[in-house]
Amino acid sequence: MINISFPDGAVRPYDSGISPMAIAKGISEGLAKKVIAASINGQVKDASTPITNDASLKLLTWDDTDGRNTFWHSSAHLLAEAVEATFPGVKFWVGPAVDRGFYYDMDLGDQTISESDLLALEKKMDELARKNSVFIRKEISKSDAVSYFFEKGDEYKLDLLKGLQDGEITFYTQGEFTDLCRGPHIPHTGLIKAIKLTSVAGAYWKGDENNKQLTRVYGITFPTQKELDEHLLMLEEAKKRDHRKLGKELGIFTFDDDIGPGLPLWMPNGTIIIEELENLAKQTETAAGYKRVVTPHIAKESLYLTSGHLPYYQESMYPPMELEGVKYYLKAMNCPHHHKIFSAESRSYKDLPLRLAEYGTCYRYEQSGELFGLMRVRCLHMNDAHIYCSKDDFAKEFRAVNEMYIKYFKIFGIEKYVMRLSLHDPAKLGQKYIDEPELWIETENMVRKVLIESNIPFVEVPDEGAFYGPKIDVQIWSAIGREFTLATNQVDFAQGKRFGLEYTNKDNHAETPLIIHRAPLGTHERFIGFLLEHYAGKFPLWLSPVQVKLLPISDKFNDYALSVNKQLLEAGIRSEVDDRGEKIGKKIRDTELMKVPYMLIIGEKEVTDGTVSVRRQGKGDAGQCSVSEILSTLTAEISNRQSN
RNA sequence: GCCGUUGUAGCUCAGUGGUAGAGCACUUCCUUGGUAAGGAAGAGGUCUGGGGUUCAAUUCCCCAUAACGGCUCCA
Repeated sequence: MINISFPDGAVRPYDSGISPMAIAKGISEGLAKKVIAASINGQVKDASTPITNDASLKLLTWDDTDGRNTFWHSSAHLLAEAVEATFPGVKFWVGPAVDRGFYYDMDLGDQTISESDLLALEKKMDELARKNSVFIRKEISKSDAVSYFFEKGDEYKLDLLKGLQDGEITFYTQGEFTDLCRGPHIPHTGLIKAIKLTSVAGAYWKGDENNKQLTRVYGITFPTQKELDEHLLMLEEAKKRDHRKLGKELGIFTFDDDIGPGLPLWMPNGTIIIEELENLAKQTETAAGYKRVVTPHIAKESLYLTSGHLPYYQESMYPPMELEGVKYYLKAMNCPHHHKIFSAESRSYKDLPLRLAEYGTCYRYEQSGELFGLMRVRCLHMNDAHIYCSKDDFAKEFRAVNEMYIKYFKIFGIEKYVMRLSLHDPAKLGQKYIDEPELWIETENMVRKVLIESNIPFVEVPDEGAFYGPKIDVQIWSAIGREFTLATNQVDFAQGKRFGLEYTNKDNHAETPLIIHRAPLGTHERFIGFLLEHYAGKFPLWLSPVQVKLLPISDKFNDYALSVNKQLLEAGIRSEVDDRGEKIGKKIRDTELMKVPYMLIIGEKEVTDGTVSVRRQGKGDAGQCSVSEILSTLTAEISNRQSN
């Protein structure tokens, strides 16, 4: 007999060799039907695994992340089975579960799968699933495994086998399909009730762009059709929030073939948002002791040789223009320009920390395939600043910057983000990273300490640092689930030296300052793209391009509406009159769709009483009030930068 | 940059080997209407660009370009 302990703390005796599935059946048939896999002593295993020692057991169902991942991984095998039946001779690489679903990478030789084939594959998968094929696990010797795939002519699996030891190799077979796989898998294919193949794409073998490109088919599956329908509905909803769609509908930005890819045109409504964000930044930075500067969009090659950017990042810069034998580059970053402002005057420790801020315009030649709405562009406006400080001041300055981040995130109600401490990889010193091993360790420790002391949750990732130092990136997700760095806060112990930046310390010696690069609001492009999705286009009043729309019931009341409008405009409120010859229902509908926060309706009653009728976007009629009342409501809400 | 898909009116999209259509938006007129779409008329397109096949190409083929879905990249 062995003792099995359950998540609720219960411990029960069972015969040695019993499987989690058998245990589930002992509890209830209903549970057994739902069991996908089992976590035995914290390890995810097949539900059929015999347990021979005392163990802790958690039966995994669709409701567990590990359960879902197993379900999707098995679905990838089912996809492979369907593909093999449809495209003979196909060779498979790997087919893991991902955040939402799964994929399988394959080499189809001369054949291609197009999106129109996906429906047929779905049908085939469905047909195979309904056979309730059991996933059979088999331990196999390395030599047998090699000869199996050698005969099949599958060099990809042979490559996988190279990295595996005898004794740890297992095959899984369901129906006609056998795969090299460590598992675990769901009990049988019949659990997969709803299947959707979402897309087909190219993917480099082993993620290396020098390797052959394989075909990747993405899909998602569910235990019930209802859940698939809900998932598809959710995707539809996400699409409505997509900043590319909203940006067009709300007149925020546009792209034009004659301007160029990745070069957004900011329309009047978008420009208002830009200006409001800049006002916020200026106000916040001035209060925090920053000084504003302005620098040109281009600079000579020599500047980027000094900074060290050119050898590292030339490919990401627009090619130079040559004038009188001198090469000029469009700036891809503002830091070298700011360093030159630092060095333009002699500096004393009394001048530090010196904080230079600029909403700098940068141009980056991003790869064409990477451009993505406003989130990844080639012309960007960075909420940039560089803080030059002594080592002693570093922690205080770095903490103040982090506090500014948090303050901003509170204003915008940003809750879903991850702070990522990006470190260097010692193996890449001198290539990807400045070759200063001790300084790396020292500054990384300084940053980590600040984060811990400020109680900011963060994750550490190796090999993500800037070439001049470690950084903190704030990661966010777009409506369609793509991850982006929204903002960044970087330490730089290299450029000060490269630019020969110096200040005179108390002992009358020259010292090189540490530099903090920071951009809490990221770039206008990415930040506004993010805000569009974050607010689903319903900006808070202070950011709304149009804050108030006056809606006269008929043109008889246009004059009164215009006079109210004048008062609002004079109070600095962005207000417009809808004087079209439309009915009030139509005017309200159009204004609602444009997501204008306040509608003021004006008819006979209002003109007589000298009032307006207030309607808040999405909330309906809020009753009558006087013009002075609504004025003070609006101005208060705007100046507080109140969120909705 | 690579693989795949797509490109028709300002927007969303039908459609066809014989030079094009809907809804919304726009203009004008009628309607003067009280909290999410009143009615009528009109204007608007080198069917992304360039080549090819064909008596004839928006439609079929090739190239370019842009967007989209991924991969790779991301100071």
